[in-house]
This record gives sequence, C-alpha cells and structure tokens, in this order.
Amino acid sequence: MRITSARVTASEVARKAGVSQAAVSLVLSRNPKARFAEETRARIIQAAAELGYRPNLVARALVNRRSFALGVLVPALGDPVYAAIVSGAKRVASETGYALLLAEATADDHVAQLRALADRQIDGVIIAGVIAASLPAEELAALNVVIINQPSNQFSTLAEDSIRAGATAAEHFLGLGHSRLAFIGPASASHVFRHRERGYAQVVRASGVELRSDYWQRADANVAGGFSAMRTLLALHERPTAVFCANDLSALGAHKACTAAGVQLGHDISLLGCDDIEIGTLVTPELSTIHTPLGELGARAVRDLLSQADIPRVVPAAKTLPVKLVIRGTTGRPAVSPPGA
Amino acid sequence: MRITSARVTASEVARKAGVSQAAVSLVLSRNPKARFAEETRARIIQAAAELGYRPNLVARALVNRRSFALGVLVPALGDPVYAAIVSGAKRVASETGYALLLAEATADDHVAQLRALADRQIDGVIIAGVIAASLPAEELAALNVVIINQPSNQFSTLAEDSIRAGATAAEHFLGLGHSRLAFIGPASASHVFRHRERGYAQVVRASGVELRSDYWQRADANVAGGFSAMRTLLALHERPTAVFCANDLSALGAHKACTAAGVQLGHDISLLGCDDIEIGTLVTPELSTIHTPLGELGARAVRDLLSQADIPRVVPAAKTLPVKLVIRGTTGRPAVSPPGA
DNA sequence: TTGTAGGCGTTATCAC
DNA sequence: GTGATAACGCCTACAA
Repeated sequence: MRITSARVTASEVARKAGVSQAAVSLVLSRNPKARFAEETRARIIQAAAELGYRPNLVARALVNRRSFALGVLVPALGDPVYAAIVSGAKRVASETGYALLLAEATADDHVAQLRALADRQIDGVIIAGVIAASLPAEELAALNVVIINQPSNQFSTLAEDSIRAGATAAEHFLGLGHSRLAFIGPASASHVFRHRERGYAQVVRASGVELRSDYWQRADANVAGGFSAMRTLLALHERPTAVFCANDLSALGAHKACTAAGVQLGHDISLLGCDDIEIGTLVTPELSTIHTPLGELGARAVRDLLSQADIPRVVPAAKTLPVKLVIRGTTGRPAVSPPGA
Repeated sequence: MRITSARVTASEVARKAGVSQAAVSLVLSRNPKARFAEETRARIIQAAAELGYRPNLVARALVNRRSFALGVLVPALGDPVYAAIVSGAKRVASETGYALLLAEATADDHVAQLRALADRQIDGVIIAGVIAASLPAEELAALNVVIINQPSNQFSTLAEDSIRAGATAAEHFLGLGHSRLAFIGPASASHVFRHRERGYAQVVRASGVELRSDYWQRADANVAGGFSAMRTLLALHERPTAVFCANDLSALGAHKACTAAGVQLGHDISLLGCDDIEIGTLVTPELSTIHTPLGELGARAVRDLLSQADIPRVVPAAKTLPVKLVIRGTTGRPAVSPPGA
C-alpha cells in the first residue's frame, strides 16, 4: 500500500517560521503554558497555514498515550437498532474530535475484535448487543467501558427503561380494553428483552388479567421468530386480541403472519413492537411501537466515556433513559366479537 | 479520560528474555531477515506470552507510516444500503488485520470528516454515497481512494452494473407482458440512479414500447419520495401497469401508496425495486427487486485498497459487479383489464 | 546470531 | 519568552 503521503510536519513549519519545532507545537496546540511574543506566534501560525500543516494524530497519540479514538462493538450493523446506536455515537464523537473504530462481532470472534480495538489504544469502548460477560475481563478492565442495555457492577452502563417499555405496552393494551394479552419474545439472556417482558407481565398481572401460558410465546427476536410465533398464536382455539413483541423486528414478523392470515391488525388483533425503527412505518398498517432512545443511547455512551475522563475510574453509575409509546396503525380497541374459532 | 492502561512493552519482554528490545521486535514481527537461534527465539516468544505482550499499533503505525486502518465515508448508517456496504468492508478489513474508521458525512461536513480521517493517517478510504466531486481534490490525492458507485478518472472505482440493473427491470416487465411502464427516480446527480434509469429506458425504448412522460416520475430516492410519486401515478387517467423504482426505499414508499389505495400489487400493478435490502421482505406482498451486491462492494473495496498496496498509484481500474433479479410478490402479469379509469 | 543506535512526529520538561 | 532535549513504543539498518 502506498505509504502515508508526505505530509508537512511541525519541523518544516518551524524551519519556515524560523523557530524551533517545539515552538510550533506549543503555539499550535494552544498550550496555556506557552507565552510567546505575539509576533512569533503570528509567524508560526501563518507558516503553518501556508504550508497547510496538520498535526499527525498518530504521533500525538503515541506521546499522549491517548488515541482520541473510541471503539464500538456491536453484533451487526445491518440491524437497524445497532446502526442507530452507532450513528448516535458517531455524531457526538466527531463533535468532540474523536474517531470511531468499528468492530462488528460475528458469532465467535468477539474477543479478537475487542483485542484489535485495544491494541489500537482506544480511549474507550462502547459495547452494545454483545454479552459483556462473554468478553475477557482482563481485557475490559484495562479499558474505559460503557455497556449499553446490559447490567454490570463493574462497568459504566446505560440503558433504556426496559421495564417501563413493557409496562407501557401493557397499559396501552389494557387501556384499550383488551383482556386477552399475549407476548412474543426470546428466551435469551438479553437483559432488555427480559425486562421488557417483565414490565409487561407485571402490569398485566397487577390488573388482574390472566397470564395464559399459551399466550406467552418464545421466539428469536427477529423477523422469522416473530412470524412463526404469531402463527402459533393464530392457530390457537381462542386467539389473543393483543400481542406485544419484544422488539420491532419480531413484531414485523408477526405483522407479516397476520397479514398473510387475513387478520386485520388494529382491529382483530392489536400488535405492538418495541424500538421504533423506521421500517415500522413501511408496513400497512404502520406498526405501533414503544420508542426507544437508540441514537441517544449511543450519544450518551460517548459522553460518558469522555467524562470517565478526568475522574478516572469513576464508580459506574447506571443511567436509564425514558421510552415512549408511539401509536400507529396496529393497535386499537378489541373487536366486539373476537375472532378465532 | 483515563490514559491508556499500562501495557507491557517490547522492552519489558526483552528484559525478561534477557535480550535486546530489537531482538524482540525482530522475532515477534516474524521479520524474514531475522535469523535467530532457535533457543533465543523460543525464549523471546515465551517471555512475550507470559507477559501477554501485544504490540502497540499506534507506535507501529508511526514508524511504519502506515496505520493499518481504513476509513469509510458514507452519508448515513441508518440507510440499510450503506450499512450493508460498511458491513462488507468491515468483514474483510478485520480478516486482514485492518481497522475501520467510520465517518458519517452529514449534509455539510464531508470535508471535515475526510480531514479527520486523513489526519489519522489512514491507509486508504472508501467513499460511498458521498459525491466525490464535492470533496477537496488535494485531500483525496494524498490518499488511497476507492469510490463506490461513482465514476472517476482519477481514483479507483467499484460499482454495481447499474445499467444492467435497469435493463433487467425492463426485461422482466416486458417479459411479463407489460406495456405501460413507469419509472420513479430522483433527478439527482447520483450516477447509480441515472444509470438504472438509463438501462431501463433503453430496453423499453428498444422494445418499441412508448416512453410516456407522465409515467416518468421524479422523486427523492427515499420512502417519502416513492410514496408521493406513486400517488401521482395512481391519479393518472390511465395508470401504468408496471413501475420500476430507482431503489428499494422509494419502491417501499410506492408500495405503501399502492396498499393505501387498495391496489393489488403483483396483479393490478407490478412494482419492482432495486438493491434488495432486507426490509423488502417485510411488506406484503414482498417486494420484487434487483439484487445489488452491497456487501461485496464493500468487501472488494477493501481488497482493492489493500492491493493499491504494493503497486502504489495503480491506474484506477473500474470494476463492475453483476446484479440479479429477485422475483417476489409485487410483480406479475398485467391484469387482463387494467385498472384506473 | 545478536545488540546498538537512530528515527517516525509529537508533546513536555527544562535550562537558557 | 524560547529552544534544546528527552521521551512515547516500535522498527530497521548497521555493527559487533
């Protein structure tokens, strides 16, 4: 590969300005300790401008022992949820002059990905969607870490209010008058999904409505999972009238199953997702959902990392971001005479 | 921010192994020039292993003047098209030990984003979806560049076969027996879109079928654009029976408009998108589309960059990747008696 | 076969 | 105020 092009260095600027290289560094890095004659300062600045000098961030990183780069580890960029998180992170990272190193962890190379980041001397890493416990502790311990949507007593965490998300879903259904409430979600170890489920179940139970086990479907939190789980639900002797899915992707799968079965969403069955990804507005009727602050999660993760800054090794403070109900087309009052056998 | 943790350095390994730091470097970087006694070599390797030594890539980058990092500049990760490209790029990048620096160019900071990458001494940059001409030439000239889906006589390029994509669309419609063919696409400067359109138009024209100007709709290549363009089409006295959209996103918008209007897709109107993003399978009926090698584009872009490698400043060779028709639910033979007034 | 020395481009600490 | 000088961690001639 062609080597990094010959860029102008601080010494060249120094030569042109007739000062020492150090002077250039001091003046240009606006180091407060540097009290230079206005005249010299101007000369240096001008020389730098004329030459188009831009500091080599790699060299700077080496001496500062700070790369001004952050890593972000996610399972898959194709998943709109992670794309949104990364996007949010990228926004504030570049506002603050930080770079974002991308790591996409496929099934079995989490560790290698994390190592690759660490070797690049990143100043911190954001972990989302990858089980933190599956990552080598020593590796993480040496890093500034923010974990999104996972609990940890060791690292800083940041999460949506998953319990509230589930609760909101239940309240919405209950408020609409539904009493045959179903749930579709993974049996996975994922904290968010479990909490969304728990919040939902708690409110339903508290309302006195029965929690029928045949209305509680386990399925992967993706389109295929939602699809088949909904098929199971539809095959029931007595169908539920409202279904909450652990995420939008599975809700979309469920949506598809309903449409295929001729079910009129929002009337025969109310369907609610969670995440509020854009795709939800593409289907007909549009998917009602619980909005989750994806971009904000990424953005705040970066800010948190940046502030683990000057108070090194802060005690991790878990923060929880609010969620919000977004009513679109797939939810409504139960039909007078519920369908299904 | 907490400074990069104290990692073990090559000198520490050297001390432990009782050799010079240089020896460590030579042995560990499997430099062919290094012919060391089997015994010393073993001692070094073991010391390194025991200490858990991992080279500091920043330091290495400084001396090598190669960062082993690639930049990727895209407009938005939320767009599944770019997410797929980046994902493909990331895959082969990490296979080859390269890191990927992400740059998301919002409306007006392309340049700053590119600069930030360059200052980090990236070994090359992949540009997709950002008009290369809007980027400062001097900046690009100093970099190894691969441009995706845009022509350039200055840089290496890589593209889908857009003309063929459009042609395939037309052939599909024509083969199905349609004769009232419409098109929805942006008036943008985007090369891909223009070529998809051109390929489509060429084949239609060659077939002797009339190119009606009221069937040629200009609209942004996104959901909203496709939606309103399709509405216009549906309002026509004589509706088209087949509509090709410049991309899946706008096709999805059109899909929505049709569904809202009670049009039976695949029967009343055939709708075809282009890109083959996953969302297309979530709507009902599923969107027929032209598959575009998104991930492959990203992957090959990295490989190209890597091979601009040892043959510096290669003459840019434009490559074109094949596309493929994916027939799903939204296309079919024209209805016997076409709808619409 | 191995060690010494110099340098990559910065920043930072000192004497001057 | 200003300019040497020494790191930062690594690589690579060139000596030994």
